[in-house]
Amino acid sequence: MNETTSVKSPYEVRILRDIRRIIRAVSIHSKMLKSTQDITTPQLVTLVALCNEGPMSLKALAQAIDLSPSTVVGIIDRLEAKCMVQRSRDAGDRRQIQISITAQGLAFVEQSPNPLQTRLANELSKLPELEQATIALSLERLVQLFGADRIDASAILAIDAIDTGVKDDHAKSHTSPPS
Amino acid sequence: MNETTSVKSPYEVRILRDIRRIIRAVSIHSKMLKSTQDITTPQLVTLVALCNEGPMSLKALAQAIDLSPSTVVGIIDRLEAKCMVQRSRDAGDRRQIQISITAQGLAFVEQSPNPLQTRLANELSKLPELEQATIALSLERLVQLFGADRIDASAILAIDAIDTGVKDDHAKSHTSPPS
DNA sequence: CACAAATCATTTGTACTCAAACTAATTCGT
DNA sequence: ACGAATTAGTTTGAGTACAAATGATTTGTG
Repeated sequence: MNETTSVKSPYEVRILRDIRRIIRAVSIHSKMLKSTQDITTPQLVTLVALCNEGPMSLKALAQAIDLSPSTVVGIIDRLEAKCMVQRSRDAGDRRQIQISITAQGLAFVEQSPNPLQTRLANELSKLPELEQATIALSLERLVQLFGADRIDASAILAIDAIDTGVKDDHAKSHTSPPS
Repeated sequence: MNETTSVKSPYEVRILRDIRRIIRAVSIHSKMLKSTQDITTPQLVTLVALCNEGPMSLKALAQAIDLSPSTVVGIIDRLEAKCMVQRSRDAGDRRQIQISITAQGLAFVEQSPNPLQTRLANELSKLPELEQATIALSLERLVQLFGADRIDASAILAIDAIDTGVKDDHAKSHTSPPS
């Protein structure tokens, strides 16, 4: 219709608009997931993290999936109501809650194709490898720009430990060092 | 299940994680903005759109800022409470309401440095022009990839719109604790 | 040992986001 | 002209997200 989007805009305007669109698309994905499988993206991300990393405390889980603890409480509440995860107090330190995936949750993750990731991987695989890398690097550059002044180094390092895909379990344990 | 994630090509995992991080960074920015200027990013985006495009209907506004109408209602409610925008019924078609920015809102936008955009623009300008373009194109490619899903989503949702609709009348107040 | 400080999970409060249901006003069909 | 589809805005309900305050529990210090 009009050329609002085709006008040469400053890059920052385009980028901000794109980010809003991506956020919206992810949200729509989440809704789709919910309507087809009765689960949302953050919930599935949480399940997958528990499946890959094993039981852990809420704080560790929050760091693993890069959300704040108060957000994760609600996600765990809903997953627990669906009998996909389980809370249990740590015997040693009774402040901590160990969150573990149930057999039911495990079965769900293993048989579920994780549509978002599958679809994204599918679409991505059609692009040249170089372009895939370019997209990833661009996003990471953007994260850098956004987070330059506020996200502290420890958070970034914690994320990076997960990032490498290497399961650095010993390094990850810096979240609850045995003093 | 131990090394399932470490073997896989990590691009889609990296990208999904980056998107979550960007969402979080934007959210953190929004919180910063709120604490320093008592306004949030979506509210500011709305004000800027009204400032640039002039008064318009809610639906047009929702399309302009790429959000759903029901989301925009709440944003306008809060901006109106702050006397930054104004609702007025269209004389010709009384279904529509014209949303216009007030003098107060205009003053706010003009004197406000818009930290998010300024900062992003500032950081972006330090990068080579080519890299700026690369980032914008990468995001737009990603929007495209997600957009392919959106078609699927709407189809599925259209079918599902018949709704299994179990509308359990949960407590109206979300603040009801299970004691 | 007792009291303070730190830590962990949760609750509270606000805001954002969407779909679906609802209300009001317009337009179209017969 | 009167009711049916359509359109615009709002409301409702569920989920996500965060900071700040709160409640338990552990640890550190005198």
